[in-house]
Amino acid sequence: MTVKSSLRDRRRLQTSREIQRAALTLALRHGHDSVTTEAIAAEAGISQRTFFNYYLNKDAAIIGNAPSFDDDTVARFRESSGPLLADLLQALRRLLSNSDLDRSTSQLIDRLLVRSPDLLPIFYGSLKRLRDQIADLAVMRLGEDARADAELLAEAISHALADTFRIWANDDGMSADSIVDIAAAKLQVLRGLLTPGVQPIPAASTVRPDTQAMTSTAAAPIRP
Amino acid sequence: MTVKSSLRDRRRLQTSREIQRAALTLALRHGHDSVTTEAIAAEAGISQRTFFNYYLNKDAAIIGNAPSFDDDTVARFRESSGPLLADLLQALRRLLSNSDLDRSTSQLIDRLLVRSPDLLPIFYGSLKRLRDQIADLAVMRLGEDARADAELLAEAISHALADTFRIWANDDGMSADSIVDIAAAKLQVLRGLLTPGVQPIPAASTVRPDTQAMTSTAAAPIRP
DNA sequence: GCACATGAATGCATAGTGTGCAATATTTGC
DNA sequence: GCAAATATTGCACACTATGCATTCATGTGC
Repeated sequence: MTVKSSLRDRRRLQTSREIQRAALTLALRHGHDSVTTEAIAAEAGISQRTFFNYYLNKDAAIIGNAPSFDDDTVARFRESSGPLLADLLQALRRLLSNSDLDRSTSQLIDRLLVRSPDLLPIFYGSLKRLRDQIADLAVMRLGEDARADAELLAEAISHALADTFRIWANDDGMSADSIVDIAAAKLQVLRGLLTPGVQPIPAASTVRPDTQAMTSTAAAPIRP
Repeated sequence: MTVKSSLRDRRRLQTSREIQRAALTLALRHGHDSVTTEAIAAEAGISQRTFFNYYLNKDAAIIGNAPSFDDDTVARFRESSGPLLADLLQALRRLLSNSDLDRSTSQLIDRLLVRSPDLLPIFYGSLKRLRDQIADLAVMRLGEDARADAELLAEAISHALADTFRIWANDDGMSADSIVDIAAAKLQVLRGLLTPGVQPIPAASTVRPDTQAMTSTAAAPIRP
């Protein structure tokens, strides 16, 4: 149960990646709708039946398996007493450093998302598992009564993370470590947008404010 | 193009609702997975082929068609110069007052979501159209460069709205007008959770802060 | 009224999805 | 090596979803 077999598991991981690669290349070449599970299986060198042993459906094969928190990370979070958001982000940092991200595969995913925007909901939806885990962590702090709030927070965090993931996939100079930081910055932009009374039309001069200023950093000043 | 036919359109709307009702009752009675499109069609008194003329798939029939902004509302938003969030909420208020919500159907949806939580992603996903429209409105203010931020904001707003919608469905005393207000309050809770350094461990006494205080209202005080 | 265009409902055929089951092959623990 | 556990595969089958042709209802112009 702890350190399970080896050859078997390595094989399993490898074929699951081969299937994903086959699904991605075929979808990019012929369009997502025109690719059948049979074609993916053939490309990956397995039977169609085996395809469904690895992935529940075609979309899951394209997106691949999102990572999830390990028990150690959860334990650390539980014991920490820092600010909620900071602790959540720290847990995500650990998550990302554990999972070895494959930039080339991520690039393929990103390109496919550009080509077939109908897949975007599926892409964000693929983070359901991670989103639920984040919500569970938040509930530990906020209490079960606040589950709806925790889920809303988790949704925002995972969305920001997914966006940043796509940026990372296309920026070779960007380290995986910085993914969480950029996502955190995006969340601060969101916080600014949620601040009531913001977007002040400057009394001074031009009507159109510098849009960059809205997005580049956290929030406009708050009127108490 | 303005006030189109009548008998035809009323019929169309009616059968589309009959189909939804059939889908919901059958799913609640026998479980979502056990219900076939053929059974839904039979229950609604139409052929299976006609079912697919009304809804793209089984899930769409269950959730029904989400409302979307009319041109007038969009125009008003464009001309307004208030704070972004306030204007978006105002547009949503108009949206909800135009669309006649059916509480009994909403109740069925909510009960089904409790019984089959696997439908939750589909439920939130069904707001894609509305979410995209909200994002488009936000982009008008923030500029095309900030589309990602606008979409993140739109996601949060539509999520909060969907949650509130479920509350409204189960609270006969709650008016449809207040949906947007409650959702706005939820967004302020989110803003509080996104505020860095929050969840202050009170220097005074016990380690465990009152969790209610975190969720009941907007945000903890901010340290500038 | 009547003829015609338009849109809706249906049956049929068909491609593709996804699952259960049983047979077979492979890996692992011993 | 050998037996147990696990993976792969083929096959059958139920269901989803779409295209196409036909029939029927509805709305429109004259």
